[in-house]
Amino acid sequence: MSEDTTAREACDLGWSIAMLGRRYAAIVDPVFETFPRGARGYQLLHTVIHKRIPTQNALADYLGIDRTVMPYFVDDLQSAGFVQRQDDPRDRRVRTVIATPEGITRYQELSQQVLRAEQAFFDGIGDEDRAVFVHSLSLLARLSRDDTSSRGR
Amino acid sequence: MSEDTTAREACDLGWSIAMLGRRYAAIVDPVFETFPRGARGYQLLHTVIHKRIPTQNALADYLGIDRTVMPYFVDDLQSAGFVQRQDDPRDRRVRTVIATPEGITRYQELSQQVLRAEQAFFDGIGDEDRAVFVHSLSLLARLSRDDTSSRGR
DNA sequence: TATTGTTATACTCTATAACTATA
DNA sequence: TATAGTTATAGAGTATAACAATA
Repeated sequence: MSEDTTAREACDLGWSIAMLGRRYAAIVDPVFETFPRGARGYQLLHTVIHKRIPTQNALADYLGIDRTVMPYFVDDLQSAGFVQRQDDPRDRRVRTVIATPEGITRYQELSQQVLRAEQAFFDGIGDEDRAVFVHSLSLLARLSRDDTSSRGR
Repeated sequence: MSEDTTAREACDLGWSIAMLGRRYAAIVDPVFETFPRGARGYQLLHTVIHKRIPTQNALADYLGIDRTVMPYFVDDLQSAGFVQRQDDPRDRRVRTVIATPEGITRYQELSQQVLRAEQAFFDGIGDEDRAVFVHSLSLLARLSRDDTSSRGR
């Protein structure tokens, strides 16, 4: 086996990952055109609906955005009527972000459009390859939580 | 986990892709700490070594960076002695970016470190799943070219 | 007129520092 | 002292507009 081939694959992986993200955004982002904070705002709404993450800091960590920009996201989604802050009686510093019924309805509409857009995104590879890809992708993405904390250097 | 997953998977895919990119950057980017323009600069060097892309505009398009920032990339890599601009006698507007011997040497050093870092990135999934994943990833990433530009290859 | 390369400018997104109120 | 939330500011990265040289 030649070293040249392996070395070539090294950077193509970085390029492929960057391209994948750009292509996904190019196809799916139009769905979020009228939604506050675009794709990130939608992901925030998705998260507060499906996961139970009590604090805004933990939410920011999960979504990979800085703690200091989280208030702006919550403000915008709250102004639009999709989420609201809920005081935690057990810890009065905490304001848990929860979705409003309006937010849930809007989310359900958007998620349908996202699904359609994602079918276009996967147009070009077979259903079986797609399933295997999504499985490995999900696995590799979820590793990051364990990685960033323990496997630093 | 198998019932109501259609709507849920919709956003998790976007989250997973974003997370994948962040995790890859977190693990691999330290390699490029001392390299001009970091990972993007390395990808530029990789591209001019392995592909023959004549114009800086086409290079910018391939790397997914704006054409107006390309001169800064080339300037920095040229100052470091890794690339140089080569006049094209057939079209005197064009200055093709080519790697210097110094640049090729530096690239070979870096690509070895990238390979090691990428092994850590894939630590957690099997070799077979990795191969399938990289294949589909590469395929999906390359689709974008056919999408944005009308000509197929 | 269109394109290549380039520069200057403006804009967006993100990170840094500091403050408050709670624990 | 440490943490949750917030705000203001500075920085990095990106896009917009315009230019000279060439096709």
